[in-house]
Amino acid sequence: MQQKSGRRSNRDRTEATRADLIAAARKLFTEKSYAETGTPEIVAAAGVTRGALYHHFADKQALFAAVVEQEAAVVAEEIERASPPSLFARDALIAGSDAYLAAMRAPGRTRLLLLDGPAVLGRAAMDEIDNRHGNRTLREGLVAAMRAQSMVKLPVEALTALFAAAFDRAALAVDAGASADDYRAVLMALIDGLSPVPHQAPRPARTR
Amino acid sequence: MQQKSGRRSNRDRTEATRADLIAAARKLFTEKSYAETGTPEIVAAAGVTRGALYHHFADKQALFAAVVEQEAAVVAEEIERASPPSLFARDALIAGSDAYLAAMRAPGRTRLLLLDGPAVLGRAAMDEIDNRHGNRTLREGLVAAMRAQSMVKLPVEALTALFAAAFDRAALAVDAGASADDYRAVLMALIDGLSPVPHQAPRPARTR
DNA sequence: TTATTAACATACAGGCTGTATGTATGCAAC
DNA sequence: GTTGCATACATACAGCCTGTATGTTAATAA
Repeated sequence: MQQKSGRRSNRDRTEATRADLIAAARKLFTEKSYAETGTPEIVAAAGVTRGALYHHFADKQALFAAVVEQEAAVVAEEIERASPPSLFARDALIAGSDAYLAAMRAPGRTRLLLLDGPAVLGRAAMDEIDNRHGNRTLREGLVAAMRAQSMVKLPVEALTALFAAAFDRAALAVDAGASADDYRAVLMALIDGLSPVPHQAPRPARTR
Repeated sequence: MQQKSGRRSNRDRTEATRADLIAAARKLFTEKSYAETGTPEIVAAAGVTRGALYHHFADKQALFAAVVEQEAAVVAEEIERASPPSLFARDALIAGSDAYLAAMRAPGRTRLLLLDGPAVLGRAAMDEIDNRHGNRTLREGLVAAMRAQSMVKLPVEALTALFAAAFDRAALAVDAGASADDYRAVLMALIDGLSPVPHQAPRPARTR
């Protein structure tokens, strides 16, 4: 057994260093913004030098992309864990949206994923990341709802993107201090609005 | 009459220089991104020096804010010009959304207003700007629709924000090459989804 | 064992931002 | 109209940051 500073395989070293860099960067990128965080600060927090950073990542943007990727995965995981697959597509959709809003309350997460992410990496790259993680569940939920006849048929890509956009903005607003209830109510109204016949199943009287 | 290089009043000089800087910055910010555009490049394009820039603007961000402000005003103006006030709230809403999508096809506008803007100035600042220009019309349209009983009652702020978010994402997607028809169809479905179905009892909805 | 490559650390070269300083011109008071 | 101050800049400077080039040590393949 080799000690911390003993001899380690190259693969272990790489893995550990990359993880340290991503963790340090994640912390700083969520505390401050991408632009306000310098690489000297990141490597200091990670306990390495800029040489290590530029050995493992092409540039600052690539490190940022890795952080975003990881964070998106964490969010997706939190959603899947928090929202058990419901029998009714509509309920699953709502549970998922609640879970998303809850997950996005982690400090700095909205800025990282919803502001800096799109600006630094571009919408296309963010779409690609989102589709690989969180949005996948959303799209599947929407498709399921459409198949179950509980939602009118619409272009899937566009529908997913616009719902995702609404969820994102809601997360931003709630994070900024807006009423979560208000945004939740509108989101539910948007979902229910797409149900083909009048209005979905008897809604459990929300009237307190 | 004094010539271009003759003696001009200070107020005229200030006005002209500020306008030149904003125009040059707008051009570069739409061609490239905020981060990729340096102040040396901007002042060169404007025909002044960095001294002038920092005399008139606190920093690069302040100049960017001025550009965004102006561009948002232009978009709002294009919308109002293109969408005649319709008798029916729903039609006005759709006309406005079409006008918005059309206006946002101007090169670089989506990145300026929808990506760099929020990232550089923050969502709160962008909301403030939007509410002063484009979103105002949207909110009024929604309120009118709700008043006309052609839309269920929902919290106005949240409703406006989420619709704006959907429009924004649609503009981004269309600008990126997605099918405008698809996004238009979903947007219309979302709008129509909120209209209380004729033969449907008015649902108890809380206002604000 | 030796050769090669990976994993860094260190040193360096621009470029950019914001500020400090200098200068000429408009403008207001006398 | 001259004097004095403020405005509108231009120029010069300091600090930081990014990306690259180079050097060194340790792992791994031959």
